[in-house]
Amino acid sequence: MKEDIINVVSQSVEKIGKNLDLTDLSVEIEVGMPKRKEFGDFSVNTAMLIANKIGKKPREVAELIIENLPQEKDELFNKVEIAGPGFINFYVKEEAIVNKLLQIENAGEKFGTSNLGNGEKVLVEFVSANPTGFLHMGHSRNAVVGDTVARILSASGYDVTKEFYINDAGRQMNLLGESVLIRYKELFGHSEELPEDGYKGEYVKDIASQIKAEKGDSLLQDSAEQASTYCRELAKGILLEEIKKDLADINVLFDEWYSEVENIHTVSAESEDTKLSQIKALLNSKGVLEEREGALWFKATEFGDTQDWVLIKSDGSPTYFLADIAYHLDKYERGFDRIINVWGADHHGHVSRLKAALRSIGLDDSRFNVLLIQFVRLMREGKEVAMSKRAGSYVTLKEVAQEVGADVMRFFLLMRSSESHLDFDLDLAKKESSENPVYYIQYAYARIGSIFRKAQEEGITQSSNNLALLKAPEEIDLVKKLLLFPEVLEDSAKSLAPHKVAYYLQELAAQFHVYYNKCRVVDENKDISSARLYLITCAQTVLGNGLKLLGVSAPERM
RNA sequence: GUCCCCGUAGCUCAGUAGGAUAGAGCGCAGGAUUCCUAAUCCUGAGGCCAGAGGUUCGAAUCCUCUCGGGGACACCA
Repeated sequence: MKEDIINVVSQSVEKIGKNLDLTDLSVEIEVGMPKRKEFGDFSVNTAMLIANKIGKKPREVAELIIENLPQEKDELFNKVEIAGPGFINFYVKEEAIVNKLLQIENAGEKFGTSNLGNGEKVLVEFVSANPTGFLHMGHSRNAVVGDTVARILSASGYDVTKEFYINDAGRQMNLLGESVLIRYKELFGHSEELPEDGYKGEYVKDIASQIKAEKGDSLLQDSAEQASTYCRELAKGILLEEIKKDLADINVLFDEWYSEVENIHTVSAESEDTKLSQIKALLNSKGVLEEREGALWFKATEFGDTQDWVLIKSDGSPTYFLADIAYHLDKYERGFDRIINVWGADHHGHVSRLKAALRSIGLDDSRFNVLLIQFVRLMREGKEVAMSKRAGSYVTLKEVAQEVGADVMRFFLLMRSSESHLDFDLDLAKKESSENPVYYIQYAYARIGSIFRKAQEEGITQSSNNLALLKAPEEIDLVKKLLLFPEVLEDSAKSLAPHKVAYYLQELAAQFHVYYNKCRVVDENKDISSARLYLITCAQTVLGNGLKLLGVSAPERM
């Protein structure tokens, strides 16, 4: 629809330019959709933008533009008029709008998709929790947003890979191993205090019990290091499986599980050096390292960051930042055109240092984007659900998913802009009523299914032969809303903002419900009925496509 | 102290590469069903877009400052 407006207006402007002998009249035609019906279906502010160049008042320029519109305007518009300071408002013919339904029907599941990404390879890395415990609510927002961004980019013509970076190296993992070992020893009556920042959750005891069941007391004979390593590796395997399962239960699936230990800290087949020592050498060759106080520093300040950072600690062990640089170099080397990381907002300070590091080794950091996700507060009965990570008592992803279901879980985590804090209202999430926006949308989809079943009983089938009969304001509004979907999807892809799709679906569902209450689809007049069935087929297609993008199911009946 | 996010209706939030009289859901007060699912719809009340300056034809949106809420500023991850 908008393309039609752009098309006729630019033709007009071009003609004016020619007539007045103005060469640089080129201007981007911005098509707006007025909020108020009196201002028509579409409006254009072009006259105000080029008034200066022409040397006339905006309203006079608008007059000129209208005079020079091409002939086809008569087929498209009921009227075109000037308003306000110089807007041109277009009132589109109902028939021209309704005929666009054919595009939706033809495209079907593809309606809304685009080639915005032009096949570019994108890596979306998200969740990337270290496997030392279960995923909690914070992870769940990261998971759902990351997954949905990936779906939206796929639908927009990008070649997307979803990756989970398994943070399985370093101190945290060793602590996990030690914690499990202590619980294991407890089972044999050896009492020992957990370290200060050890893992206190019940699952640590469960894993210890499992080891006892499998290995008996044999670990007690091993050296502390051997035993702890065994515990660590076993716990890692178990927890990773739990993480995968929890994510799969909310429809989050990954293409790659990238282990830090295996890929960054281990010598690979094609090289005799680890990626970790390679990156160190590379940074060194760029002259961006410096030894100070027994540690090795990256001079990030030379690349615009506010401070320098340690890469190798004075005890000789690498920081995770060094591994992170190696990991991100690897992302570039794997040939991704765009690299998107989804991080919790508490990591925002790491963005500038990683970008600095990428620049220091000659990589284009504009291809690297970090999506920062703000925190989730779980609310029950109007109060925040207390979480204490220290005591090991936090609400897990699994608990909430089981309580409210995957559909509600996903939608609630998607319905706010990622950069806003999100209150997750458990009471609302469990309500099976109109208050719950998930059901509101799904109900619209199911209602359409119900109409089809009725139509089948009556022996009426849809047809595009009588679309001109669709002229009630409610149905025109519905069509217009449907036609907006590709634009919403594109906008959402450009801004990496899934909530825009969620909002759109609520508006679309609302428009459908209005229509349903106003216009009877299965009616005596078979011609109208067939046209209306055609319309609601399109509505169901768009609702379905949108829900699929969000990873939410679309039920045939409720 | 430096940096990031936020401040819009009673509540939760959209709207921010500047557009016309600022939106939705919930909550509140009323109303609609002999007919495709009332998990729906309709009507109404409710606003100094935190505040103050600035930029211009035009600002919730851009710039500066102030105030308030959250977060980050490790030889942790």
